[in-house]
This record gives sequence, structure tokens and C-alpha cells, in this order.
Amino acid sequence: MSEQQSVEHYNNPDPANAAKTIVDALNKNRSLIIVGGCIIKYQGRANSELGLGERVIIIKKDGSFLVHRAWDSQPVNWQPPGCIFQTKSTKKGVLLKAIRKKLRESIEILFSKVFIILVLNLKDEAEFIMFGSEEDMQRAVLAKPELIEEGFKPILKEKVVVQGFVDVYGIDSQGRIVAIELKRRKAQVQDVVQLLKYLEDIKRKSAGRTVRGMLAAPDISKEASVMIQAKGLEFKTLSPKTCAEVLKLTSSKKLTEFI
Amino acid sequence: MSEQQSVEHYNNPDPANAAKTIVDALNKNRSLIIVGGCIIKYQGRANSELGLGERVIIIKKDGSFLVHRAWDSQPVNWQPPGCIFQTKSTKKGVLLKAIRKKLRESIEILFSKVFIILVLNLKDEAEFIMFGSEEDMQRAVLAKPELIEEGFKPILKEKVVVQGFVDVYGIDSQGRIVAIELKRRKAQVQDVVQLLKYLEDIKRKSAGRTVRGMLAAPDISKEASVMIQAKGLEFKTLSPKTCAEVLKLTSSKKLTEFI
DNA sequence: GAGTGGATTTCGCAT
DNA sequence: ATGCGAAGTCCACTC
Repeated sequence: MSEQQSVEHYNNPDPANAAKTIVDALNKNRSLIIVGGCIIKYQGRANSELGLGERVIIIKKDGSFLVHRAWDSQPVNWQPPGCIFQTKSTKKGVLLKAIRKKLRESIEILFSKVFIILVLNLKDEAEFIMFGSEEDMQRAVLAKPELIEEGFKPILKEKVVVQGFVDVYGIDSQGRIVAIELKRRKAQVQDVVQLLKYLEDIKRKSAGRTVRGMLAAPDISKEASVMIQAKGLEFKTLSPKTCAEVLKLTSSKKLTEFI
Repeated sequence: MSEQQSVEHYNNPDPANAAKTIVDALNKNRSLIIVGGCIIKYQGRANSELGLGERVIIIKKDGSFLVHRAWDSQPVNWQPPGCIFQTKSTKKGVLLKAIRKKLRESIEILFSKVFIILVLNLKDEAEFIMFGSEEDMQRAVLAKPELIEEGFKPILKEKVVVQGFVDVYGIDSQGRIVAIELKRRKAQVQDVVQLLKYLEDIKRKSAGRTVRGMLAAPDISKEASVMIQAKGLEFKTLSPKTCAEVLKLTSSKKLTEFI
């Protein structure tokens, strides 16, 4: 049955058939890929225009909308999930409008030529598993505090301070408070500034006690390093990969080899 | 000639033909869309796994790589431009590997079923024109300083301070220095913090002179507003739309109506 | 709904 | 190359 197939394709449809195919697909809650020559106008938070050229348009069943050109990993125009679509065949070609009510945004595409339409009914129940996020680093440090240093004892994760959070907060072997800012990428000046802001608040609330401020990241930029020194903070090398290794031993997440 | 067409499609290819089609397309510097059932593994800055399911894979001729599921406007896996690809047909299906040398990253896809392959030769020379970016706001303020206030005279755009830039820097009608941070969206606490950091530097270098710090944005969050008050700064309502209107009168960018 | 911070951010620009 | 901030950022989460 055609209804059950994952992919149906319509080659070189005329405007009327193209419009009908698109409308039918959207009514059946299918996703769509349209390849054709078109002009595009976006109006909303910003505005954009793109003259005639051949592009790939993707409409997903959650109302996401993407326009891709032949280059760049980023779409040239897009809308997040939740769009409503209007389609009609006109003298000039197929007009497709993606409307986002909430933000009063719209993208209008006028196809002068449609090469192919794919109507997709993708079956995909698999769970996406990711390792090595900043959250994973935090879990790793809590599970194995010696990743920071011997004798470190985390107290709470995400201790609330004015504006934002400290990623890890604890006590070192000498009883001093340690506030740790974790980054999964090379630490930059902005990250030091953030840590300083948190420390200011912590010190105010822990009057008298010694507070160590620590930035833990796989690497640090030269400027950030200078600032760390100048402000009497500390840097600890800690990579997402190391943390992932630790979690592999303690977590239920599993890396299966398939190749 | 098939070589000249913008789109060629290959329906339900067997693994050997699918692999050959992909390799040939990449050799000819074509872009590709592959729809099929697959499992995916990513290893690099982070790691991810995705079990069997039907997805859309896009390979662009600049070496960009995207994996889209049936929902979400964001790809589930991707690589920016510059990937190298390896393809082979195995007993288990078609294996496609996207490798990014610089960051030692790779995505491996094993297709157990390929529904369709589109080989794309998209012709697209059009220029993308955008209005209403923060840069446009800056140009508008420079072109029409009274958008900030009567008597304001811009001196520099992007005045360099320690770490970063002030978007607009000038003198008000009373001869005081005005440092302006522009935002195209609702201003937040972080933006006030940034402005404060800049002001600190400017004041140090302009000893004695009065320096006004101003945040110009279409709106401001309550928290940011409180901070503005507390720190003796100013907020000026200024929307990208207003700026775009100003630029329409002065710039060569043109909004053509096509619908 | 508003506010905040992370992201495999990506991208562009300046040093 | 490195560093840094913007982005139509998007997204998830908290309040």
C-alpha cells in the first residue's frame, strides 16, 4: 500500500499537482522534501530575501521548516517546530507559506519549478544517546570527586547563587570552600568573568571563610589564563572524554560497537 | 544530458548500487540526499549513538553533513563544511563515514535499507540579503544618531576596550561620553554585565570625565532593568524594525515585493 | 509566560 | 591558527 511506504516521490510535477501533493502530505501528517527553483522571503524578527535559485526545502511533521542551499551546514531560512503551512498553485508557480503565529513570522516560497517532491513517512523510534556534555562532566565529578583533587568533597551540585549557578560546590581537604565552574570546551575570558561573579556572591555569604574559585575545562585560552592568575583563581584540566570514561564505569549508558 | 540535470533520483538501490551512486556523486562534486533506515555513531568533541530508524541524510558539495529525523528543526547529527567521506558496500548494508580531520571527528552511518538517493546539481547564484541584524542597528544609529537622543554625536563604532567592543561610542549634547551597547533582542542581565565591564575600562581611561552607559534594545527583562537602575545606567528602546526603516531610506538594500 | 544558560553550538572577524 | 562575541541563534529548564 502506498499509504504505508516510507518514501513516495513525485518527479517534475506541474504546479497544480505539486500543490496538491504538498497539501495532501501535510494533511496526512507526513514530512516533505521539495527540490526546486524558487525565490524566498522571510519576515519576522528580522527580514530576508533570496532571489531565484535551486534549493532543498524540508517540512517536518512537527511543523519545522528548513531551506537549504547547496552549501553550508546551516539552513539559509528556517522555522522551528509549530508552523502552519499554506500552499497554492498560482500562475507564477507554487506558493508555499510557513507561518509561525506566536512570533508573527512567515516564510514565503514561490517555486517557479519543482524538480521532485518526496513524501516521507519515516519510522524512527530509536533513542538518541549522547555522552560528553557539560552535564555529564558534572555527574562525573560528583561520582568521582578526585577528578578535581584528592580530598575534595562535593556538597551540592548547582549551588544557587545570585544570577545563575555554580556547577559544583564543595569542601577541600583543608575545609576550604571550593566553587567550580565546568566547561566542556576551551575556557575563555567570559567563563572567568562568570566564575568571578559567582565567587563574589559566595564570599559575601560565607564571610571570613576562604573560598577557592576553580575553572575546570579541557583547555584554557591564554587571555583567560592570565586573568585566572591575576585574580588568584585556579585552573584544572578536565576533559569531557575523561569524564565519559568515568561515567562508563558507573552509569547505565552503554557504548555499543557496531562497526 | 543526465549530467546537466539538477536532480537525479535512484529508487530503492541495492547496497552496491547505492554505494556506487554516492561515490560517483561525491567525485562529481554533487550534493546528495539519502533517505533510508540506518544506525548512526558519532565520535568527536562528544559522542552519540542512534539505533535503527529511518532518516534523511544530506551531504553538500562543501563537505557539510546533516542527519535529520522526522521531527525537530535541528539535525540529530551533523558536521560543518570540510568533511571527507568514505563509502562502501558491506554485507550489513551501505557504510558511510564522514570524517573531519581537523577536530578528529567522525560520523558513521550504516544503512540497512536505502529508499531513495537524490543526486543534486543545484544552480544557485542568488545573493542572500538580510535586514534587521545587530550590525544594521549599528549602521542605523550611525546614520541617524537622533535615534539615541537629540544632540548625540557618534565618534566610533566598535570602540575597542579591554576584552571586546562597545557597539557605539560618542558624545552627548553636554559633552559627556556615551557608551552604547546595542541588542536586537530583549536585553538581559548578561548584557548589562557586559556593558558594566566595558564602562569600567572606559572610565579608567577617561579619568574625571562623566561617562554614560546605555543599553539600547527593543525591550528589557525585569531583572536587567533592576540592574540598570541599581548601577546608574540607562535604557533606550530601539527596535531592529525602526532601524531597518531608517536604513531603507539611506541604504541600497531594497525590499522588493514579489507576492 | 518570562528569564537564564548550554550547545558536538556555528559563524564571522580581528589579532 | 587563536580568541572572542553575535546569532532571526535554538533548546531545555526553572520560576
